[in-house]
Order: sequence, then structure tokens, then C-alpha cells
Amino acid sequence: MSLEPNAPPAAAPAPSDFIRELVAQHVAEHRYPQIQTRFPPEPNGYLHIGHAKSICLNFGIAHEFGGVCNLRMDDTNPTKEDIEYVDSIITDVNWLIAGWADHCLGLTPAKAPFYASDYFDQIYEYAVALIKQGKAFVCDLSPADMEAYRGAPDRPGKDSPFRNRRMEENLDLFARMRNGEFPDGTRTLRAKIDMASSNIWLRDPILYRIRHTEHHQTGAKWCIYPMYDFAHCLSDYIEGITHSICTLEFEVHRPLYDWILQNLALPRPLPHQYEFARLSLGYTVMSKRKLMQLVDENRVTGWDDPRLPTISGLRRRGVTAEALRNFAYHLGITKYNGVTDVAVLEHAIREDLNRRAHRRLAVLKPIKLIITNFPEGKTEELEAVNNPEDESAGKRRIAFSRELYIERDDFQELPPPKFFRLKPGGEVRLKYAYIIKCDEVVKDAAGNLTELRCTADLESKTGGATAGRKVKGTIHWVSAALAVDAEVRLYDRLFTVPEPDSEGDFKAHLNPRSLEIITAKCEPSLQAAKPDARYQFERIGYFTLDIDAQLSTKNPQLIFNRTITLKDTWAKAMPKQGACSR
RNA sequence: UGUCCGAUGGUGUAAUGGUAACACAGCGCCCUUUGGAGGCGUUAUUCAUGGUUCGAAUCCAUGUCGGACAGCCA
Repeated sequence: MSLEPNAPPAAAPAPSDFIRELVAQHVAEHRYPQIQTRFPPEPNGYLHIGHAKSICLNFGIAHEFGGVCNLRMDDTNPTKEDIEYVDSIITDVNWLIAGWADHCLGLTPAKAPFYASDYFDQIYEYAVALIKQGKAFVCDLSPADMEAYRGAPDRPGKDSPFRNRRMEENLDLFARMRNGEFPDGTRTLRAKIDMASSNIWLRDPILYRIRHTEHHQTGAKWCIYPMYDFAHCLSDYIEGITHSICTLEFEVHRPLYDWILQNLALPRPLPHQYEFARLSLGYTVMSKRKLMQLVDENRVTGWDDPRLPTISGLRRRGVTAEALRNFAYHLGITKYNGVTDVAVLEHAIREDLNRRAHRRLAVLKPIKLIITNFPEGKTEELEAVNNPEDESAGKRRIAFSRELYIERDDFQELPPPKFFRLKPGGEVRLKYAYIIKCDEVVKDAAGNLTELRCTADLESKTGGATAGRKVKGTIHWVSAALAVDAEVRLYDRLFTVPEPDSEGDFKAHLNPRSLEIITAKCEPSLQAAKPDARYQFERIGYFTLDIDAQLSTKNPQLIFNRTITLKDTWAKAMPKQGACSR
């Protein structure tokens, strides 16, 4: 465990909430030598944005108060866990805290994350200690009997007939449980507390159960495994955790957390548990069980499907760690179970990408446009700004020619009022290039639009005599001859309703149009697109290369994921138009 | 009808006995070679009732509504 204190950051704009206030108070009182938090996922699925909230809280507190936060696998149930999940958790956590709180990450001497299973020997000894004090006993009740004896929330339970076994017998039986002498489910180790307690978790809770299952970390060493309640508080204690922060559903378990540590008469200070409300986000589901269902039933392509709220999915979609952290920052920490509007996430993503993304021109749904007064075969180089938000991003040159593609949605033959784009006889600015006027609309025999014929004001480009002319609309374009094709994956929300899991089958609300795949025409510079770069396709949205893209082969294939659309006040005013999807 | 927890604009949060504020969303205007970004403005809030107090979102009482808990899951 790492013990060197981290220097508090210079002047980080730290959020404030009831947990941080408590921590600040404890720091002021010098209650602990150092603040220690932990993020304790069970490796039984991939991490999602709800975990990101918890990671930002736990690492954020360590970061702000000069402490350390341990990543700890809460791996006490080998029947549900897998090494694949361990690996993904390590990747996701490191990605999310990189460059921000990675210096707060507590690591074992072997530079590995922590595992509750590392403490199985110690936890076993603590169980023995409890037995010796007469505070735990081996119970032979079957699962069904156990349930019957437990009572109900409004009805007390009954003492197990095995509750008053002699200490020596308990010791012997527990050792034989460990030795594998009994089949699964035949015996448990239970704490001796109070079967009449109004808190069900204090009704002689199970501490150990028998599971003849190999563990992804400890192999075949154990056939008994501690329950969450027993392992968690002790793991916290062993690691020197001061603030054990978890979600609201563990509130009822806190008396048991405290009971175990107090009855073991451990040297102080003891860790304490604090609870906050988990994240619920609109238009998605957040439970690992439901996410796993979507993955297992191939409703999505995998845990990292860009439509999923998993950290790996968001990353693949193009969301940056910084955007996720800013989102978490704006969330706040309370004990109220609310549903956060996805617009808050979307805002954090756009704010981040607007600052960092280089602009490019790409046409998603092309229609050909001919500049009739521009010479055939001529190519002109025009200067384009890479990022108007960041002058240091520089400029690039883009090729202009007689035949172009423009967005199909940027032309309407019978435009509604306030349509600022191209229309018959109308003028529009081609971004970074000329003002053009639409002279002729060409259609095929079936009446489908095939081509637009326009004339350009050849003095209107940047630096030209009429460059200052005001036209209402500006549209994007690419040179037809030089454009490169790219597969573009247009993602939309996975569900059609704000709370898919509020009632009934959540899968009934899956959005059938959550993914549309198209071939776009891109400006040639996109051929050199970098895997980690974010691009804004001007007037369209933010895009990033997908991991499926083939970049270094003989026939490179560009594949872009749409991270998020640009805000579009026109689409909002004209709901029936609807460009690509939304 | 048990125990614990909670309730502030549409949404999420702040105000820690002293002018109810911030962000997102919405709406309007300005600006714009992105209908983006940005700027300015604006709509809208303390669950209810009673009490304590000069003064209550905040403290107390009662009620209402919501959430969590009866896995050998975490």
C-alpha cells in the first residue's frame, strides 16, 4: 500500500458536497494521518459512467486532500467474476484518471491494483477470532430454512438451532469447511448478532459460504469465500481506508460494517462508511445486469459498443476522459435519487470537443454541384482554419474545383421560410471559398434531383474584391474528384424513452435507429486522420476514428464514429426535416 | 403496514437561522464565412400543515409522497 502523502494540488477548483465537507473537517481535526479512499468494483462486468462518478469522487477526494485512492477488486464471488473484467476495469480506471489523479492511485508493492482476495488469509483469521469470542457460529441450515428463519422486514426472525454450538465445535467445523469436507450450500459461518433486529442485515448474517469454485486470482486455494459484508469492511481496515464511500443501497449495511470492525476489537482508527446517490442517466440503462443482457443478446456489438454508457463505449465513441470528469464535477454528490438529463452529459462532451477538435469538411449525404464558370480541370488551393477556438491549431489548405459535393439537406427546391441555405436562384457562401448562386436544378427521368448547376462570384473568396459581401448562409463542401470515402457510423440514443427501466421490459424501448452507417465524402486531409484525434466535421458534429479503421494497409479504410452532433437550432425549428438522425 | 434514507425551477445541484442562487434545458435578442462557438437578456423553485424565532429551505412535530432493505450477489 502506498503511504507517501500526495502534495495537495495548487489551486484546483474543487467541488463541494456533504462528503467532502466531512473529509475537510476530519483533515482539520487531524483525525487521520492521511486520507485514504478506495474504488472497489466487483470484476463481474465492465465499468460504466455511474462508476465514473464514483471514481471521480474517490480519486477526487484523494486528489484534493493530499490522499491516496486504492483501486481494489472486490472479488469475493468467483462464480460471477472473470479476468476479462479485471483487465477492462484496470484499463478504464487508468484511462479516466490519467493526467489528473493518477498520482493518487494506490498500488501494491508489485505495482498492481489491490484485490480483496489478497486478504483471504487474514479475513479467515478474523473469522476464527470471532468464533473464539463466541460471536460467530457454523450453521447447518439449508438455504430454504435459512430464509424461513430470517423473518421479514416487519416480522422478527428465529434463532438458528445451531446458534449455541460450542466454540470448539464451531472452530472444528469451520476448519473442515475450509478443507472442503462439505458440499456447497450445506453449511455457513454466521455472525451471532440479533435475529429480532429491525435491520435484516443484523439477523445473524452469513460471513462465509462454501463454493467449490476456482477463483481467478487464488485458483483452487479456497473453497469457502467471505461474503461482501465481511470482506469489505476488513479490506478497508487492512488497507487503512479512512473514508469508505459507497452508494445508497449499502446504507442499511452500515451497522453491520461497524459491528464487525468493533467486535473484532481492532486498533483504531477504524474506517467509516458514507453513502451517496448513484447516477441515473436519461435514455439509457445503468445496471451491469442489463448491460450484460444487451451484450449477450447481441443487441449491441460488445461492452465497448459506442451506444453503451460504459466507459469503454464512451471512449470508443470519442468522449474524452476530461469531458467525463467535467460531467462528474457538474453532477454534485447528494443522497437524493434523481435522474440526470443526458443534455448535461452532451453539454460536457461538446464543450470539451469544441475546444480540442480540428475542423474538417465532410459531406455525409452528398449531391453533386457544378460551378459552371469555374474552369474544368483547374484545382485551387484555399486556406482553412483548423480550430477557430485555438489559433495555435494552425491552418491547412483545401482543394477547390469545378465539381463539388454538398450536403443534400443544404438544398431545397421549395424552401420553408428562413431557409438560409441553397435554393433555386439563391445565393450561399461555400465555406472558405466562393459565394455561389444556384442557376439550374437537374433531375433524372424519375424526377430525382441529380445535380445542381451554379455560378460563383469569382471575386468573393477570402481576400477577394467582394469577399466582404454578406450572404445569409454558409455551407460546407468537398471537391468531387479529390474527396475520399469514409464509412461513418452515426450513433443515436440507445433507447427511445427517458427511463427505459422504469417499468416493464427495458428492451422494448430500444431505439431501432440507434446506428446508421453511411459512406461520406471527406476532404483529402482526412486520409491522414490520427486514431486519437477528434475532428469536427463543420456544421455536422464531432467524429473520431473507430478502432475498426484500417489505416496502414494497402487499401486503407477510414471509419469514423460520430461522437455527438453539433447543436442544431435549425433542426429544432424544423422538426420534420431532420438531417441524418437525432 | 417494520427499519433506514430522502423531498429546493422542467432536470441536477447551492444557500449550513438573515435578500432563494448556479449549471443544463427552454425562450428572446446580438454577433457569426459553422443555423457551431461566443455575448446579452429572460421564464420558472423551497412537499403539506402546525410550532420555535424579530426572522425558517434550514430547527421541532405531524402528515404526504418517493427510494433502499427479506441473495449462501455486490
